[in-house]
Amino acid sequence: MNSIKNILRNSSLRPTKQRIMIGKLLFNDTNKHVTAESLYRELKASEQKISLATVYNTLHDFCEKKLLKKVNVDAEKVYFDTNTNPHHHFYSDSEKLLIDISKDKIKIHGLPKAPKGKKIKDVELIAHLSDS
Amino acid sequence: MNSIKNILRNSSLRPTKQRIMIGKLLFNDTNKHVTAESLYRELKASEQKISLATVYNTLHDFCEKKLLKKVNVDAEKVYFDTNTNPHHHFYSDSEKLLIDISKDKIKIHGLPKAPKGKKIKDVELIAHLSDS
DNA sequence: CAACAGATTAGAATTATTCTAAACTGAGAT
DNA sequence: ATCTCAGTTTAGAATAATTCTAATCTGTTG
Repeated sequence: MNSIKNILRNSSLRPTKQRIMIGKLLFNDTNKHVTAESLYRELKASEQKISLATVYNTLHDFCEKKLLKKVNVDAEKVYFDTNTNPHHHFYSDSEKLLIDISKDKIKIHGLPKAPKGKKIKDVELIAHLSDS
Repeated sequence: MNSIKNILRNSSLRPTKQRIMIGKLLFNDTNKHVTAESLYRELKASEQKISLATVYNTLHDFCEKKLLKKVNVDAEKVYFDTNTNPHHHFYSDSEKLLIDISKDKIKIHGLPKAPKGKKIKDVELIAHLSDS
C-alpha cells in the first residue's frame, strides 16, 4: 500500500490517487498481463472512478519508467506485463492469453549481428499455441 | 505474369484482375514486407484502380493460403511477409522496418513444452533494434 | 496555503481494420 | 458465345483501440 507510493516516487512519478489504484492492481500481483481495457474494467468493478485516458496515460508512464513491459502479440491490442525481467511468452491466439516463459531457460544461438549503426535492444520470442 | 495466375489457381483462388495486380507486386519481388496501406499506395501509384477493402481481403486470402505470413511487431499495424519459410526478424522500431533473419541460422534451446492440450504452432522471434 | 507544473478528464479525433449490401465478374454448363 | 451464380469487389459506414484536446483539478514546493 505504502510501497506503491514508494515505487512511484522512485520512478519520479507523482503518486496520484489513480496511479496508486492502478499500481495496487498491477504490482500486488505477480506476472499480470493486462490490456488498457481489461484494467479499466477491473477498476470500474472496484467502484473506483477513473477515465480510460488515464489508464492509457498511466500504462505508458509505467512503461517509460520500466515498471511494465509492452508486449505486441496480437494486432488487435497491446498487452502490458508486470514482469519486466527479460523473458518470453507463450501466446494462445484462440484464448488471447499470454503465459510467461522465464528467459534463463532459453538459449538463442546464431543471432546475426545488428545492421550497421544499430544494436539489438531486446529479443522477443513468442511461441504461438494452438489446440493439439 | 502467367505464373501469378498459376499461383492463384494452385491455391484455389480465382485469378481476378485485382488479385493478379497484387500478386505481381508481391511475388515478383522476394522477401517483401508490406502493410495493407503501403500496398494500397503502391497500387494507386501504378494507375490501377482498386479499393482498400480488396487489398485487405486479398492479403487475408493470401495468408490463409500460406502465400503470405502475417507479422505482428508493432501494435499500430500488421505486416505481411512474402517469405513464408520459417524465419525471424529484426525490427527497427524507429524506422518501422522489418528485416528477415533466416531460421536455419538460429537455434533455440530450452523452450518448455506447451501447456496441456496445446501445441506450439509457430515460434516467432523479433530482435528489436535501436540506434547504437 | 499559494502557485504552478504535472495529472486527470470527457469527449472528440484519428487510425487501422472489418463489415455491409449492392454491383460485378470468372468459369462451368448449355 | 451466352447464361448463371457463387465468389469478388466496392464505397462507404461501422467498429475498436488508441491518442489528442483543452478545460479542470491536485500534489508538491516554497
